[in-house]
Amino acid sequence: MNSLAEENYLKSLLSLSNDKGEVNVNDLSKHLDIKMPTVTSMMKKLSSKRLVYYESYKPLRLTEKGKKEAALIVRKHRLTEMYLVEKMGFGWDQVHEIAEQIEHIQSPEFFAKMDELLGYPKLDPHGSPIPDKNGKMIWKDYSKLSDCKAGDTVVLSAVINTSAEFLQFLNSRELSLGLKVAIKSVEPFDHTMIVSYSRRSSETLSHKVCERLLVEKVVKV
Amino acid sequence: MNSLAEENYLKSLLSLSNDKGEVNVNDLSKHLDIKMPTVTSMMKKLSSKRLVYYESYKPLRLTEKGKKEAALIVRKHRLTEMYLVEKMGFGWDQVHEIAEQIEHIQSPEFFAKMDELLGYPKLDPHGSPIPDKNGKMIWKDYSKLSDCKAGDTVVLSAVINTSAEFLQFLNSRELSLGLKVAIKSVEPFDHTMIVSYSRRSSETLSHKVCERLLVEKVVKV
DNA sequence: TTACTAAGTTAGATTTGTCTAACAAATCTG
DNA sequence: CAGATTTGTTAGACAAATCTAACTTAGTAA
Repeated sequence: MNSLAEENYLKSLLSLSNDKGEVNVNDLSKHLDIKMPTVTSMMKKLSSKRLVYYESYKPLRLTEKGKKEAALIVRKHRLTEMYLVEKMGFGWDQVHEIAEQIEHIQSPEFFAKMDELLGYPKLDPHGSPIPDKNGKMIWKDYSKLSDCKAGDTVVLSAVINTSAEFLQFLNSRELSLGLKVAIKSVEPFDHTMIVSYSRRSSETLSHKVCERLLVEKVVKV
Repeated sequence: MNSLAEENYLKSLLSLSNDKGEVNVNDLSKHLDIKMPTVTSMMKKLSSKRLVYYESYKPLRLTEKGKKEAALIVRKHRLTEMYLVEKMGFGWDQVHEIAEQIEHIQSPEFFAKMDELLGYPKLDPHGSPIPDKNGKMIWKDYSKLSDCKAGDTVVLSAVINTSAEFLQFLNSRELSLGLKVAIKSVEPFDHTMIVSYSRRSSETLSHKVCERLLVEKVVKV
């Protein structure tokens, strides 16, 4: 069994992996707020447990085993978030911190029960896919809102950042998943977007916000 | 904030306290399955945090602060057990291990929500009182079934041991809380009891079992 | 291409919570 | 009450996870 610290490294490695599955020690160090030498020594440990491929001065990569174990922790995290929102009445901006702790609970029965009570959900409250019991996770091919252009109409499908501040900002603008959003214009200078949705005919969203919103483009008929 | 290890010591100290509030290092050591020298050193640490009164070679005692912090962990444990049984459909024999982990979650909102969804319960699924938010816990004055005599009729009100084996034994005999039980006879040699309840007219319960069952005596009218 | 900077590693210290071995105090028992 | 047993403490070691300081390698830029 992996320690709590090991689980956190695995989870960060998974979430920081680029398209090649590579992660830098420095990025991992910053993400976990743990100094680089500590990260290096933990990587040697995880390497000896066959969870990470580690070679001096080369980028880190999770092994298949490492990927699976990391995805199963993410599964517990996202099932918990869904449970907290759907069954306990928490807001989507309140669940991350709690799930961050509950994801480390060792009890297959507990998470199986959540899964069952939720009706085997595929997505968490932030639109992220819940990995299956084998650690398989499939992201739909969403676009970033920031990559869309004026005139596009899109459906808000997932958020990349799950911090309370960001989600509370979305709440304050009545932005929620499933919402149809029309892009009225894009400011060339700073990529700020003017969009309309629901009864709001002209909302301004900064590039930083748009980069964190994943959308599905509405097909023109 | 107290560490996980510290929380476990506090909880054990509370549950092992005798009528004088005293606990032996040896008993604590056995209860936690941690060697005595380790316990001694942790007691010095808890003493410096004003959670325990510690003097060499004297019995241990929780301070008021220690009692309160311990009771608040017990509160989280018992609320969790109640939630698992009432809201998630677990059996009373399945919840101890899970609650043992969830009791360490740091999130007042999470436990407040459980409490609310449960309607502010006073007892857990094993009949033990749930301490209030100030750490106040009141045990009704139950008797041990083993202290009752032939001819008594009692209501099964709480179980002292919450291990899966014991509770599964009770399940196998259809013994559950609230059940009215009549004591037919008590074997003088080993204090084995012959009791009747429900449709079972003659069940034999060992002294060891009877010692772990708390009952309310039915007043004769 | 050399020198600077950023990234990564090594070495060694620290904290927490654990252990064993040896010693000391308290308690039981004949 | 004196020896034996049990209980408790001291001393010192160890593993896990962290840190800082110093060094090395890789990448960048003049």
